Amino acid sequence: MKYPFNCISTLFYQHLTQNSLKFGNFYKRLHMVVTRFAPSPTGYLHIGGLRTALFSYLWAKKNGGKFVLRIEDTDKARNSEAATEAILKAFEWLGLEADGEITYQSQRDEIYAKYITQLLDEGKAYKCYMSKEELTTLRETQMANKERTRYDGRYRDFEGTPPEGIEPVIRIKAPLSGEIVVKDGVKGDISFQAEDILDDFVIARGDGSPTYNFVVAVDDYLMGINEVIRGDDHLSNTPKQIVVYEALGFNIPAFYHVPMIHNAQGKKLSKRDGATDVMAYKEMGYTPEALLNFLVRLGWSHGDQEIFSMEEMQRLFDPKDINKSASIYSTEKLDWLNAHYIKNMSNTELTELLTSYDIVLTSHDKKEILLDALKERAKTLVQLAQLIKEVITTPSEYDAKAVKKAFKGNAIEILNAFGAKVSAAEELKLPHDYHLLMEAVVNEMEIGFGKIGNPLRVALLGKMSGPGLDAVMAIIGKEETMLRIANAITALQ
RNA sequence: GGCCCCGUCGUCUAGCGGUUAGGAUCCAUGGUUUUCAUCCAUGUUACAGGAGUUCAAUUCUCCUCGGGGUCACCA
Repeated sequence: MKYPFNCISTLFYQHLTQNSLKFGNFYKRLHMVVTRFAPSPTGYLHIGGLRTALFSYLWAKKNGGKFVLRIEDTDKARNSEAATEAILKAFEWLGLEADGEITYQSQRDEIYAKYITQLLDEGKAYKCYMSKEELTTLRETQMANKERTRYDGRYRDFEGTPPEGIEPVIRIKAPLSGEIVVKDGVKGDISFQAEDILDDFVIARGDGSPTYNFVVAVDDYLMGINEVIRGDDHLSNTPKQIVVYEALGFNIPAFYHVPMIHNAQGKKLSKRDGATDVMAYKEMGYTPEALLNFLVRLGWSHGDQEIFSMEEMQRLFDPKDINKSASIYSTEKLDWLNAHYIKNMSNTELTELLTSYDIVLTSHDKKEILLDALKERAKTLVQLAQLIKEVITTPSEYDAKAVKKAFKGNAIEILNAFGAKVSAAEELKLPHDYHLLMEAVVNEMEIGFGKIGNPLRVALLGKMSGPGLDAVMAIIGKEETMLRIANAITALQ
């Protein structure tokens, strides 16, 4: 036997679908997609949470709907305001903006109380006076008998005098048999047998505070959320929530349970795995574009496409294309993506971003040449900042291996010749100007480019690798170029 | 253990009965470059296993194996 509410909601949905041709606008308004992200503020924003948030955000945007944020702060002992702020800050960094006011569950006690009273009045929930000790005993007995641990319903139809000194919990009357089908947009229809998984679970604790599976259902309904995208660790909670929806006569939303992200050991990604704090990626020099692009491709795909702008994500994302299997968290591709975005970013934007990494180029007259020369060489903004420092700082030491390789034969003589040309030149601005000087030396001394390039590189940068020398010299200017050449000749002669 | 989900290159994935099983990343090699990086080219590597269904299975069904999730007065 199918659980009746599913049938009703399905029929209702079909009815709407059929009439949508005639009443397009009416239908559209009724079906405005509302998604949500509902973290509990127990720590920073997690990479896995961010991905489901991103999916929810994209799906809402694609449909011209709303993406709302709800803070699930009902566990007073574990929550902190700092955590809420950290989550909000991460969203801000990434440019993911929630629609409307943020809902805090801690401020909604009277709403939950109202619905709990309603269920009590309707006989759909009841007070249970079982003590914690009794519960433990019951579980131990069940385990000893190799039975499933479950509440035995002893207060379900209780009418006598309740025991003294017990603050009762409120339990909901869950169906004891039958089938509950979760219609999941990612995994398909999943059916559970009530006797396998259900018992009269607690919806309000002894102190009157409501529990998770109850408030989730109440809030999702009250907030108008009709498309729930969340981690598939919630899949087994869903039947319980359906019980609440049905007891309250609420519409059941569409569910999309997204597979977990696993660590290298194949386990659910947790805070112990390191680098799961979204803001740590900012510290490490990743751009929001790269992180978001990386995450959207973890468990979701659109053909062979790898690069997605925010606009493309919003246009192309569809939860039906979410993968069914878990993916392992490996950041190899993130580096590539980040390099790609840095390479293709405007110098203005880079200048702005670099201020977070102690590089202020705003008034640097050669910042265009500098960034053009360096931005295709960095995987992260931290690296880019480091590369910039290496170019604009006069080298204080010379790499021994590089010296050995570069300063052979008449290297000093060549450097001297080049230094003289720089000194004598009047107009030196562009890389090309310096390039002509190098060319002149090469031609006059009848040597290969490497003969001048290697020692000059060591003189200018202190090592064998780096950007084009003509660009380096244009960036640091004539005086600094001559200084570095003279320094090297003195030190290495 | 019960229940539920999942199983294509190392990793992210395409595939939706007939493909030399594709792309990306990583790695390797070559080219370009005064060097390194970028860029370009080439290459190595995958359908967990076994039965069925079918003219034909990576694709459908079942079983086995493997992995994961979840079983609270936590969310």
